[in-house]
Amino acid sequence: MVSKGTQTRQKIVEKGLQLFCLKGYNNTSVNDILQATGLTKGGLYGHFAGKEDLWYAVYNDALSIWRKVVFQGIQSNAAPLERIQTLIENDIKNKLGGNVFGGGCFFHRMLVELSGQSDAMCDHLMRGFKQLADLLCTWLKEADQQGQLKENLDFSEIANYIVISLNGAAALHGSTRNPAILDQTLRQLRFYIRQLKK
Amino acid sequence: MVSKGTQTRQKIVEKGLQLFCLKGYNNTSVNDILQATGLTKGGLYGHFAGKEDLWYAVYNDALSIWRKVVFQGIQSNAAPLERIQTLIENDIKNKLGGNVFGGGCFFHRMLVELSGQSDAMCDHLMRGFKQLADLLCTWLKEADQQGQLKENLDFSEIANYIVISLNGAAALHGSTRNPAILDQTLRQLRFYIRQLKK
DNA sequence: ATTTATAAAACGACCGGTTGGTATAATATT
DNA sequence: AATATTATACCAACCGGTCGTTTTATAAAT
Repeated sequence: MVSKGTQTRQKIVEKGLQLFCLKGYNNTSVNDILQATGLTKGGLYGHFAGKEDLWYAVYNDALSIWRKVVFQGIQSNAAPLERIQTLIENDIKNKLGGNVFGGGCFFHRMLVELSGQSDAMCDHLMRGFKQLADLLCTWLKEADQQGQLKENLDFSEIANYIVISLNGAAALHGSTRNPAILDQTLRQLRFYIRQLKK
Repeated sequence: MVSKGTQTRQKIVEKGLQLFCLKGYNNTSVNDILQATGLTKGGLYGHFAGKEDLWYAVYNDALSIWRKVVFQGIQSNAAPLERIQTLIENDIKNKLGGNVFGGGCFFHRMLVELSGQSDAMCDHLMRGFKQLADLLCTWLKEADQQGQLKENLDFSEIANYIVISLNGAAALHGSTRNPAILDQTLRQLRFYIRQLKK
């Protein structure tokens, strides 16, 4: 049985994730979170040492949600380029478009807002993006070993560029809430990846 | 002769632009700007009605800087695709890499941070991005009329995607300050545009 | 099943400090 | 002297965070 404390802690994290995505970190006050959860100061600070501590908990929650969403329907035996396409589609359609974070991409928004404010938090965020790029890079190399790609491609660079494109889409979609941005990015990224093939 | 007041006003705008780029809008206090300019409250509020008012002045300043930087060396008689390549290179190398805004891209950073906080400011920012996309779209159509492009391309979509990529590069470069990100984006965007050709 | 003891959780007043902003006085500039 | 500009002092509101207390949940003893 799950204790009451664990439940409320989870509720705080969920509401925090929503608000951070919707309004940003600095622009979300602890009071905003209190209002959203129905708690009071003392109640919240019994679960977290501070706002920044809460942020790390929110980050972990966002990460596990992201993993669930973005690896959906990806079989390890599928063709590597197929896996990349599916991951991109999952990221764009399900993460950004699916409103899983309550609007916008938590990771992108936080990365932009917190840069120049907290190196520690930024490092935390960058580690995630690096892991994603590394994974894409591995899959690209796999596709290359199967002889599917053009000659002299820089896999690491391509992987980074995909991550960059996804971040750009997150930026513009986060502000405009225009789903066309996601469709367009997905189509153009598909086109781009097709051009890598022999 | 330029009056003293105009000079200090300009200094406030310049320092404001720097700080907003470096630390973000919410995380930059009016006191930060006072410290950077050597002024006091009264001095600043004689020139601007408030922080938001100052922001609009900073926006205009950033826009005129951006125009100067990004249209460098673009002749109207050059081939349209050539113009696009030069604009992208200017934006990436000179704007993002050239440290013109004191680190990071003002427009991108503000768009992300202010979304969900001020619709008016976001609209202001989005208008600029839309104009850029429209210009790119016009140039693409021009290239198409000259018979240089593949069939059945969606020019508006391609233009948007370029803007999206530039924003993604701004996001990751702004946090990491890694110039490799800019080089990589520039090369991949060049590759992408090359694929549009017949 | 009811009572009792203990621990977990939530409350709400309060803290020092900072926020953006204002009124007024002093000082340059013209 | 008139005006434009800057400094000083101050404001209410809000910020993140602390603290002692009260309430509520949980489990042990009856």
